[in-house]
Amino acid sequence: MLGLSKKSDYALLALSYLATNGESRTVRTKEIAERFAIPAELLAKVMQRLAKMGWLASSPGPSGGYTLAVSDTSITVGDVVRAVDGGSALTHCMQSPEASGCEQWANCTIRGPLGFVNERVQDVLNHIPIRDIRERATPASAESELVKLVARDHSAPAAARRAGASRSRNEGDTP
Amino acid sequence: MLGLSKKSDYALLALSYLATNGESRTVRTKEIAERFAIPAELLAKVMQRLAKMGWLASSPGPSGGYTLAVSDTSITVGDVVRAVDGGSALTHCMQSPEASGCEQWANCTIRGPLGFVNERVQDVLNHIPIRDIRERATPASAESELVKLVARDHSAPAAARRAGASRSRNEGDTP
DNA sequence: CTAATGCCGACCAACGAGGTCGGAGACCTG
DNA sequence: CAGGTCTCCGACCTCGTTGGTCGGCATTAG
Repeated sequence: MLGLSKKSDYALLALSYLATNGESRTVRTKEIAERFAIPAELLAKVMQRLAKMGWLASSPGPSGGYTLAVSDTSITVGDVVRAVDGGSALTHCMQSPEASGCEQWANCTIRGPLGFVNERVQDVLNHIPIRDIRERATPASAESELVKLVARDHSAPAAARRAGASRSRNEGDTP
Repeated sequence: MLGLSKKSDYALLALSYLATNGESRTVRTKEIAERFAIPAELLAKVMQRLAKMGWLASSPGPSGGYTLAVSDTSITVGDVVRAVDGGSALTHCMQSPEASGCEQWANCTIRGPLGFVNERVQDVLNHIPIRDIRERATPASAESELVKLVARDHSAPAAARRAGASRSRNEGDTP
């Protein structure tokens, strides 16, 4: 349902927490887990993967824990989702075209276009570093600007026509 | 895993097919199913939902089928995903904050920022009408412009620093 | 009337997500 | 120096959602 998993959620949480509190101090998984009231074991697993990616430095034993090993500007939301969730493509075809044995490859007329949509989403995710996550920025001005841009780029009249499209956020979809 | 479901996939397929081939002709579900080699029953279910949304006009009986009831510019990818998949929020908190009983509401420091990321993705999806899906447009110019915009809006140096972020599309993620 | 189509609900199977368990190494304490 | 404890680490398991299927009913063209 086009939502990022809890693992990615936790990863972003932990990363932002480390970026804020763990500048040079080692932070235990338990600390983060208790701070956000999330299952420690699951978060531990997420931390392991983040460490394996080289983004976290781990030190075992008491007074051990994790430290942010890289700059908070060098990892993006897209990177995290891709690492923790294992791929972040919209469709299955786009991750491994031949591996998944997509029969419709020849028939699929929207493969290219949907891939285009995919790239859009990926780009958005790939250009939001975790620093922005912790900085809690929600500038309305930038948002409206992006809307304009996205609408304009290759289908200005179409998007302009519908105008009030985003209103259908939460209608009647939970039976 | 931040991927749209097959149902959404099929919905987009059918919609684009109807927009192209079914201008005023009624198209049977079977025809689309065979065309794209997808399970007819599942697609039928999807079609029903699309019809119930008022986007498709259905006519029963022999020589019956579906017709696109609205302009191909008045429905966006976001609309379809939301209708077929049932909600398209990135996190569970964002769909029904109090319903899902999110304990971390007070603790969650990234709720706002992640919501911001969520809105970004939603905006992208909400401003790509199905017409663009069928037109298979992949203008590189527009893309680069969007990248600039997304990067610039509130964290120019951060995004500028990493620059080559999108290279990590398909690395080593399928063990 | 018959056949073909959409319509609707219930049902089942499988994959993946979410969560849990026991181990191995490292630090601290006595 | 030795034991205990705390940490990371990897494998394991359960459960829910998703994808997919089946049957029966209403409707309409031929």
